[in-house]
Amino acid sequence: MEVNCLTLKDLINPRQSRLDFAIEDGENAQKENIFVDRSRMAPKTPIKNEPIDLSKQKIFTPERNPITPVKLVDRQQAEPWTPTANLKMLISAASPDIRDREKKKGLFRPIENKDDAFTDSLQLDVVGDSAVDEFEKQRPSRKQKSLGLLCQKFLARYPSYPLSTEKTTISLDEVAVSLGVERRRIYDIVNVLESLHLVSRVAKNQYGWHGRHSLPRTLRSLQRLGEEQKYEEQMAHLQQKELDLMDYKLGERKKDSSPDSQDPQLLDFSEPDCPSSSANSRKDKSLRIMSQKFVMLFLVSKTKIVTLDVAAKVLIEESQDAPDHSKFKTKVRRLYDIANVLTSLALIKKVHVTEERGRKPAFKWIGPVDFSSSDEELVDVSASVLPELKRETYGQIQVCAKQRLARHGSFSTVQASERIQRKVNSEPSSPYKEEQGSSGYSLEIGSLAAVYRQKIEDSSQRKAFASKRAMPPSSSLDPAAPFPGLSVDSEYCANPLAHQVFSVAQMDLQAFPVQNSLTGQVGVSPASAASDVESLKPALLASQPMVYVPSTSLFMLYGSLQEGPSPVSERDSRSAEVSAAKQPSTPSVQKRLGEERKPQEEEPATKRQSRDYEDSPLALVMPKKPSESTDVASPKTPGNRGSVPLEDIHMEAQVSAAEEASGKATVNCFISSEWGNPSRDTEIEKSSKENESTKEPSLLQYLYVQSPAGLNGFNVLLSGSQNPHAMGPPSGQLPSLSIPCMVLPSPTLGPFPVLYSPTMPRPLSSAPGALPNAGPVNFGLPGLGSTAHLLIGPANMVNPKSSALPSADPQLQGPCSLNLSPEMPRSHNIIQPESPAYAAQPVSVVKLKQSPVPVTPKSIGRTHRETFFKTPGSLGDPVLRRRERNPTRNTSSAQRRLEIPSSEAD
DNA sequence: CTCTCCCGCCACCCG
DNA sequence: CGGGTGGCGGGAGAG
Repeated sequence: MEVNCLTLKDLINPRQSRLDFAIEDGENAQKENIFVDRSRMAPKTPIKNEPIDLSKQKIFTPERNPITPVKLVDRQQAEPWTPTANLKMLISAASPDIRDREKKKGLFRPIENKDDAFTDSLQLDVVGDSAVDEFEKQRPSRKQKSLGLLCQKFLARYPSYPLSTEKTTISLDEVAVSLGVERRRIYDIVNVLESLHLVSRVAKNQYGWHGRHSLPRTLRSLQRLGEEQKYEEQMAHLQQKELDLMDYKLGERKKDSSPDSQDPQLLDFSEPDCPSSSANSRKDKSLRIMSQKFVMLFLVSKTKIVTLDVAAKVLIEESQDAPDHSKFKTKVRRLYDIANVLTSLALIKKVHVTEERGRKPAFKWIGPVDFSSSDEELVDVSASVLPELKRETYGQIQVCAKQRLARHGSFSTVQASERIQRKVNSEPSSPYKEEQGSSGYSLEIGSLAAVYRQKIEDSSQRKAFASKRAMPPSSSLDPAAPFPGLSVDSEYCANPLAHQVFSVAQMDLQAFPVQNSLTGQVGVSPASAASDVESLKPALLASQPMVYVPSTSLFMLYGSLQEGPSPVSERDSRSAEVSAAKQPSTPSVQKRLGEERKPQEEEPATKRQSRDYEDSPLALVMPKKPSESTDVASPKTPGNRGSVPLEDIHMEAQVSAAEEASGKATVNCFISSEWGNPSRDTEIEKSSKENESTKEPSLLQYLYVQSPAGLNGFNVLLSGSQNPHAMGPPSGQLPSLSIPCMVLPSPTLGPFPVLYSPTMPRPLSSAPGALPNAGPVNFGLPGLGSTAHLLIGPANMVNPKSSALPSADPQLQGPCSLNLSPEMPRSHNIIQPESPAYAAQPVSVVKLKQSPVPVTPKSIGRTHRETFFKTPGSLGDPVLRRRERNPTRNTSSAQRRLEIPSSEAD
């Protein structure tokens, strides 16, 4: 499955494919869809998209059309046939078929075949097999079509933190086509994003992409407004009352501030880049306003959990609409739309609040909570970066936020830190109620952030950050270095990485939420949370009792602390640093390995440069190397890779590395599946680690992968150990390090490791040597049981051929991600029945577990080192290889083409 | 059944 | 007036 998915996506659009992957993963985060999606998503998604596109474009050829689902056909239009188009068409058509077959067969190979078939005989496949079935299958899923998924894809296209100087324009048409959806859908996404100032309208059909730089500011502003409007009170009243749809009595509560109008204003002020935004348009932008209000509700809420009914009521009241059921219903629909987008942004996740009446759908805020504290710097930075921004505004905001915090009695950093530790040490599974949990959760996060922050400050890194940040991240990725510190507040810490690749990674970073999400989940839904937590623990520390792994940083800490014994003795000395480093590392990771160096230490920009691109994808992964981890940064050069395991890992993960594949060190990452089965995971991981680690058990590292926005909280801990055997010469350098990695998978992450950058290939190549170790990475999913391991090896690595062309890379990447995602679906079920959202994130991991991937467990992975990706489904390898082999031939070329057009837009 | 929420009709604007 | 926008709600997939 996975493979197919990858393939398809790849074919379609390298970038997109990448994105899709990530997105898919991310989708998990979203509701139900997420789960479902993954399983199907990978395959379907591509298909869908393409078909859709085709229809729109009309590129479709009659021949293929038959294959494709009806809809597609129907819509097909008349686009001129271009090879690319054809490829897309084929792919889309074929992919489903392939999938179906695979399913039927249950083998991965089918997938491979698919690829091949795809390339060569897509049509044949279609024709041969029950095309009909395939078609039908292909179509499916609404989930695939979900706005959340779509949004993730959309987001994947752009860097979370674009350089200030860069301005990316978004062509709605282009996006719609590339994503294979109707423009109308894009409007929904863009409107919500606009409400948060992630984009602004520039002109007809054109939006400017701002990224998340100003998000903190925007959130602060919204928070302030929400406070002004006393949303909290309103919500409280509503809740108290009963949120009956019909009861809208709130009028009272709503209170004074009713200023709907203001909301729009909010948007305006924050808009840095695009002035036009405010002007936008017409109407009200109701969706925009609703979105802002919705966000305000979260920001104002102490629990950070908002039930849809309450939100709908509040909105209705404000709008002064006559409260009627139909309206309520409509509002709820819109809220879902908004929530999907916000979920994709990893700002919220779905939870269920159990009230007297029963369970209610709700969303929990997993985004940054405490902007005020950390913001100052950020703000400044943003200001510097975005001149347009009005400092005044945020100055006020900050004040407000601070006040607000004070009011709420936010924990002091110390407290927070203490708390966190306590939790860690103590019990993860405290039975939090949703609300409680949530509140606690958020606090934790904040505390963590604070802690990190402090550390950072101590190190003075912060300043560096600030300065850097302040600086336009111009070209250098430098910021990356600083970022680590930022990690705490991660979001803001934008990575200046402008790379598209990064975009994904960045998203992940942003995933900051991931942590939150994790935690949040815990807090939020007991069941889900608990499961999650448990799963996580094992994953993180086999034996260790990790409770909540709120943030990557935490993970890092954890690792250091607990791991200390085993892995770190060496590190210990550094441990101190580690703690500090952790943060950095995490962030850095996010950013990307290379840069990683400690922010403080160095920052040789140079390093970053080369790696950045590549790393970006990797950014997701955070290795916690013992010594190295700390130092990771230092050895930035690719060549040094050895020195920098992290990078390697990243590299591998990225698959991009694949190109470089030459390297071989395979890194085995066990995905602690987390959510799924904790116990197993731990064991497995351990075992795996040991196995692999045998090399160097002492050096346990955790790779922390932040989940992409889409993933939301989904973090995967990969305990990755590098396999000696796998390791190539270069790896040799690193080899010594066995790194147990905790991967916090996020949708995006999934992809990352695998393939990261279609675009980046070269850079990678440059680093190839360094990357070598990047051999295939196995991800063992403990939860899954034996679980197949996912090898995220760079296909490249596996196959020298892979070196293959860039085209191949993209594909590879695609597959990788795909693999993950596909698996997800199944697993998700197991893992988290309750919280869809939550599940979604973790899903990928979970799936892996379950996924009956034939792939052997870790052992296999090693053996195969080749790059398999064996995701649960074990798709990877074959596919990748194929791709590599015939990259050109197949889709790769096509994909690329596609990519260019679509993604390139940037 | 309920929860989600896709889909796309069709009204609003803007140029 | 045509086209970009996007409100809106029917209706269906998923659970």
